[in-house]
This record gives sequence, C-alpha cells and structure tokens, in this order.
Amino acid sequence: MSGTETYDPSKYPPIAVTVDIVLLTIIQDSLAALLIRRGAEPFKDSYALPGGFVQPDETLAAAAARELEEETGARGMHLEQLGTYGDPGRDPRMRVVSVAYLALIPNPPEVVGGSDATSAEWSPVASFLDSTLPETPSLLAFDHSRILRDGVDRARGKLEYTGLATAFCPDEFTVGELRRVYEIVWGVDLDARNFHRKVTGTLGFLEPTGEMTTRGGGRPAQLFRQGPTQSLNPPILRPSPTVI
Amino acid sequence: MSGTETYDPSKYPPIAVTVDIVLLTIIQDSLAALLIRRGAEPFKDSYALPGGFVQPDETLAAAAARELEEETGARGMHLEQLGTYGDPGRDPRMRVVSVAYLALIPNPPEVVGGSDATSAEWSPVASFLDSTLPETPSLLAFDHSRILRDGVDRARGKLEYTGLATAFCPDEFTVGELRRVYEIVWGVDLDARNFHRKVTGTLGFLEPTGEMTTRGGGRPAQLFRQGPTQSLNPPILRPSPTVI
DNA sequence: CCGTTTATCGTCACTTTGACGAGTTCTGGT
DNA sequence: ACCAGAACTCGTCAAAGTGACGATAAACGG
Repeated sequence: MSGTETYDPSKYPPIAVTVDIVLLTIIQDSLAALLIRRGAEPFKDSYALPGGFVQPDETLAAAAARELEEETGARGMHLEQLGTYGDPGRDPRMRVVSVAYLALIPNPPEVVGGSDATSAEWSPVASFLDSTLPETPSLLAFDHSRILRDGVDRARGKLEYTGLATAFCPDEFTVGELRRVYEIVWGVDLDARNFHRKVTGTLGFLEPTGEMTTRGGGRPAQLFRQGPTQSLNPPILRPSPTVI
Repeated sequence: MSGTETYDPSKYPPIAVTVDIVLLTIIQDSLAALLIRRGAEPFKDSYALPGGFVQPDETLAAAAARELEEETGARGMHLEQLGTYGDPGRDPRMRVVSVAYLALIPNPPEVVGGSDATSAEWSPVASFLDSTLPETPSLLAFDHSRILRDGVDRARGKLEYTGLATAFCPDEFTVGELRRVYEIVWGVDLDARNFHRKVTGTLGFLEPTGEMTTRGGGRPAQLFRQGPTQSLNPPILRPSPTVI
C-alpha cells in the first residue's frame, strides 16, 4: 500500500478470503485430484475443489493445511502456494478472493470418507483437462477448472527441475517407482535405463537406504530415500508429446 | 469452498485485500526496484512497495496495473502474479491479504514524480537482499523485504528458461544488450560468444529486424525483436556464483 | 526349467556446452 | 592518418550430457 492512503475498510464492500486446494495423487496409474460434490447452490451437485474460509488467526498456508486435514485426515504432505484467483463475479454471491494451494500425497491415499454431508472423491484429472474427453462432468464449479489446470501444469513443470516427484512416493521407493510417477504425470514413456542413469547419477538427489525390495515383481530393486539435492541441474527434459 | 458451508461474511472480522508490486528495471548497470517512502504510520518514513486496495469491480491484475500506472505512468509492461502474503499481523492495523505482482520495464524508466505527498524512487535491490551490505534502510515496511526478495528470485529464475529478459529491453535490441540484462540480473559474467550462439541458435527466440545499430560503441550489431518462442529448451544455465 | 518382468550396467553416435582464438568494424584520442 | 580499445560475430575443440538400444541379472509363476 502506498503511504498516504488511510485505512477504512468499511468504505469497501467486504471481500471474502478463502483457500482452495488442488490435492493430487496417483491412483491406478492415473493422476487424480480430490474433488468435492457441492451440496448447495450455486453449482449445486457440481464438483469443486476442497477449500474454505481463512480464519482470523491463521496463516494462509495453515488454512490450507487445516482444510486438507478436515477433508482427508492427511497431514505433512507437500503444500505450496499456487496462485490467487479473485476475478469479480467468479462467485455469484459476493467478491471472493481465493488463494489456491497445490498439495501432493503418495500413492495409497486415505479413503476419503464423506464425514459431513458433502462427499469427496478422487477423479482422474484427464477428464477435466482434455476437452476432447466427454466423460464425467467436464466442468468444475466456479473457476476451479482453471485452478485445477494451473495446479497440474505446475506439478508437471516442477518435475523437470526439482525432486517434486518424490512427493508422490512413499518415504522409501525404487527408481522404477519414481520413473512411473514421471510417466504418469507427464503422460509419456521414459526409457528406464536412461532415467536410471540420470537420477542415480545426479549427486545427492537420491540416497540409497541399503535395502532392496521385490515389490512389483521382477528383479529386486534398491530402495532410495529423497536426498538433499532438491534441484535437478540440468533438468530432466520432458519429451514433447509425440507428434504424428 | 466446500459445499455445505454457508456464506456469512459478517461472522468474520473483515479482511482487506491489496495488491503490492515489485517493479524492477535496470538502471546504471544495476537491478533496481521502485520503492515508496511511506508518509504515515505504521512504518512512517520507511520504504515500501507500491500498491493499494483492490477496487470492487476490478480483477487483481487490473488493480496491479492501475496502481502501477498511478505510481509511474507506465503501461503495458510485463506483469505477472508473484504470490500472496497474508500472515496475521503482517500489518499491525488489521488483517491484510496482499497479492503481490511482479512487473518489469525496460531501461530508461519514466522519472517518477512524487505527484502526491509520497515520493517514489528507484533503489538498487542489492542493498535490500545482501544482508551484508549495511547501506540505506536495509529493511522495508511490513513483509515487503520478503516480497521483494521473492520477486527478484522469480525474475532470476525465469531468465533461465523463458524470454523474460526481453522485458528489460526496448522493442528492438542487440544480443549484447540482452546479454547485459542476464549479467546484471544474475550478477555474473557470461561469455559473449557462447551467449550469442545460444540465443541466435534457438529457433524462433529472436527475430532479426534487418537493421543494425552502433549504439554502445564497437562494431555495429544486428537489431532483434522478441520472437514467438518464449520458452528456452534447453535453458540457459546460470553459472553458480563463483565459489572461492 | 522356461518365459516374463523388472533392474541395472554398458556402448555408441550425436548434441550441447564451456573455453578460447581470431577477424571485423565501429569510436575516440593523438 | 594511425592506433588502441571496445564490441560483434564466426570458428574450433574437448568434455559432458542425451537418446537409442544391446545385454545381463534376479526375481516370479507356471
């Protein structure tokens, strides 16, 4: 704010501040988002992102973490601010400015009980992103389609140059499991051998636990933990979607 | 928002929504930000980022553009959302959620007249980022030091893989001028020959205008315009700050 | 025992990078 | 007029990284 303006909020119509959360995980080899079916107008019976009002004494991130826990019981997952959406008219009732957060959790997520009247469920994001797929309600309430798309774009982009993919993996994971995260989120096939060379060759990116696992069939694989290096330089290049 | 909650904003203490702007440019071979000297409490006489309240019928981006024009007269520059800052207590008067924007303008910026009581001026960002430099007021009002740092970080990062650097250049520019943007923003020296090869070799990144210029001394250089390719793949790698 | 699956190691050609040499064309000083 | 300096642009070369793919290893289920 510049210095001379005085504060008189009553001069302005009130603005509500909410958080909305794009919570992504991987279910059955698909990237999926948690969606809530709305029980009230507007957009009754449509799907929407989970979220809620920011309470007077909590930070924005705390509000997002709280809503997430209320909705899913999950805690401590990766959570980052995505962007803020505040167009007038995005909510027909009043001016609402919504701070969107992106959250990622590993594979087998809690069964999301519809503890209250609203029901939450995981939906593959593809149906909301590909306008060519006429499945399910292809539109979300409010501007949540846009927010969901921005969240997926952010996640896809950050896989290239950060260790974000490990947020989709359990604490200990194999190179193959990590590669499958990339393949599912990007929707491409990666060469297992080159991927292995890249991630094991980047110093500090993966820490071997010394253990092996045979889960997943095939030859047992080393288990790794996330290492201290959280930036990938040079990045893992995402192959451009095969143009035919 | 999840579906069952009802809207009753009067239940909550009001939250003010503002925009703050990190406006960067290059002055005298330094990266500089526009700062306002505050004329009122709190933080009277401190420096702060320009900004102001979001009006009822404008988008967040429009509010940022309006404030920017009121403050500098500048229009049409690069403007992107940076992040939202809403910790309780960041403003001692009331709960304020501020959506920060990052704006970049080319070299010779308008003289910023202190048209109203507040005075605006360009300050090199180094003094606010390097805590080791005890020049000028090394702290900004509110959490604006943090916002400024985030803005500079964002600009630095995006130079690597986007054509953002051209936002610091006039419409037509030489490869040398573009390189100097990188050198100043990153605070490193780049090899002129390798840089030239990289940016002219990336198809669609620069469009030759066919003209030459001799401004800047030395052999005349080709003038380029920004090309259609706005993503640099592979990116221009930022040399790590020379470790001694 | 044998095919299948997955992990991991290697090889090879190609591209990109970083370091640097060298020629070109302007300006400003003497 | 000449020269030093600055800046642009083209080249060369070794090192590193990448993509494509062959080959072996170690588990599994029949």
